[in-house]
Amino acid sequence: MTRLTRRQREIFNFLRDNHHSFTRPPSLDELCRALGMASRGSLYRQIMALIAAGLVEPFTCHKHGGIRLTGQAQGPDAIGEQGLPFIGKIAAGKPIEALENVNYMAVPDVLKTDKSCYVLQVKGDSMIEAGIFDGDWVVIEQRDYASNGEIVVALIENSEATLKYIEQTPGQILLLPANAGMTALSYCPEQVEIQGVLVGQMRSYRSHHPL
Amino acid sequence: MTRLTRRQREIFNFLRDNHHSFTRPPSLDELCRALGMASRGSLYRQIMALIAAGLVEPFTCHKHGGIRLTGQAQGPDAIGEQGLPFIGKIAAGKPIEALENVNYMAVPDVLKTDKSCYVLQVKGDSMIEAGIFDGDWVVIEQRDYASNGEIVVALIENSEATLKYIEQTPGQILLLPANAGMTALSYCPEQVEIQGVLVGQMRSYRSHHPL
DNA sequence: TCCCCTTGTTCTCATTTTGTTCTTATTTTG
DNA sequence: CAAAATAAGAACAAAATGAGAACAAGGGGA
Repeated sequence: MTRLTRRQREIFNFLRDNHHSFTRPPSLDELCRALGMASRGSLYRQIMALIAAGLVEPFTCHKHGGIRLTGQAQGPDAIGEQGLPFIGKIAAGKPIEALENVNYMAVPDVLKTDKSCYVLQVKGDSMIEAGIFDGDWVVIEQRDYASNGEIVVALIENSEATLKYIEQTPGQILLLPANAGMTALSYCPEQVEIQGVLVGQMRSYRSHHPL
Repeated sequence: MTRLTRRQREIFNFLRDNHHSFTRPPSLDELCRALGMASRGSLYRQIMALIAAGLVEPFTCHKHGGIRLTGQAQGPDAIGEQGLPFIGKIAAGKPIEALENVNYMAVPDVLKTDKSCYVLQVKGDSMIEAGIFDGDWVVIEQRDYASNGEIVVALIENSEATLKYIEQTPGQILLLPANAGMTALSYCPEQVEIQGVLVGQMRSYRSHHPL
């Protein structure tokens, strides 16, 4: 593979950085305009050089193909994020039930933060009045502190985990369920370890009505 | 499978982003108007290409056909975007408030189906007892029928859209809110058009400031 | 029943777009 | 200065596209 000329590198960089802003795949005319060139034929020759270098897919369909980067050329931007790790299930009164194989869920950006997040599945109805139902998934930001009123994953006495509203006063931590049938629990700070804070919640209605 | 032509991709994207705003599966004539085309025959040829590519379901019954996307159509394919289109907001009593720029949200597989899906944001509290709050996002499978007990996006009198439980009996359709302060509404089948069925729901707890 | 309208379907024809090639002039580079 | 790189622009063929006519099947209404 012959070495790229300066202009070829320049055009390739432009392609790599801007290919998403064109009506996919861009045509030669379109790129000419974007690059400020007036001649389609000239651009064509440059593109052919990139094809020879293996950076751009050849025009397969002969006509109206458009310009596509080759797999080897795509930057890290093309590699989709793999999502958040789905860790296990959380049920009030038990330790978090970890999965043997962690797998990853795609999660919309609005449901997570820029901090470290993970996903748990909720077991039980202790937060039902907060709109968090049995079987829902929750996105948790990993953190060891919380503000009053936030919903937290708390580890009690190093043994049981739970998802509850938190209210902290000096010397006392209240963990409040959102379920009229359940009672709040009071602990001293040493008994409770905050493991994370709720930042997102998801529910599937699919299983209710299989095809 | 041959590669899509530029215009074919353009038309497909239009379909993918706007299928929610048509009465049922749109007919060729309807799409022509929406796309600014004058010839049904020309559009037909393009759609056939999309069918050949597996992106659109073939016209099944010769009549009453209409254009539907296949499940594969929203795969990471879509050539570029991944995730589901975020279409707009739905508030009981109003038409769906469409966004000018459709954008895409990564959505976990469990919250969607292999059919054509899209995302709406809920405005209002009519489904609050079903755990769907103001500001939540819902994943909707595009479909023009539903089973009793499902939560549907229904278009009433061709003007207002709403998200409600549905109960269908011969000659009557009930749309039930999940809010003790609201009353169920009864319609004849001709007044109600089902546009989709709820398959997933999402909520963000991040401090309520948009981007 | 008949009539009219809509729907998908098929074809033809003219126009536009796109890749492709070549010649020529200009700029860059060693 | 000479060679290479680059750009402009003309010209061309094939592909893509759109318009429009025409047709058959079905639905709905009078």
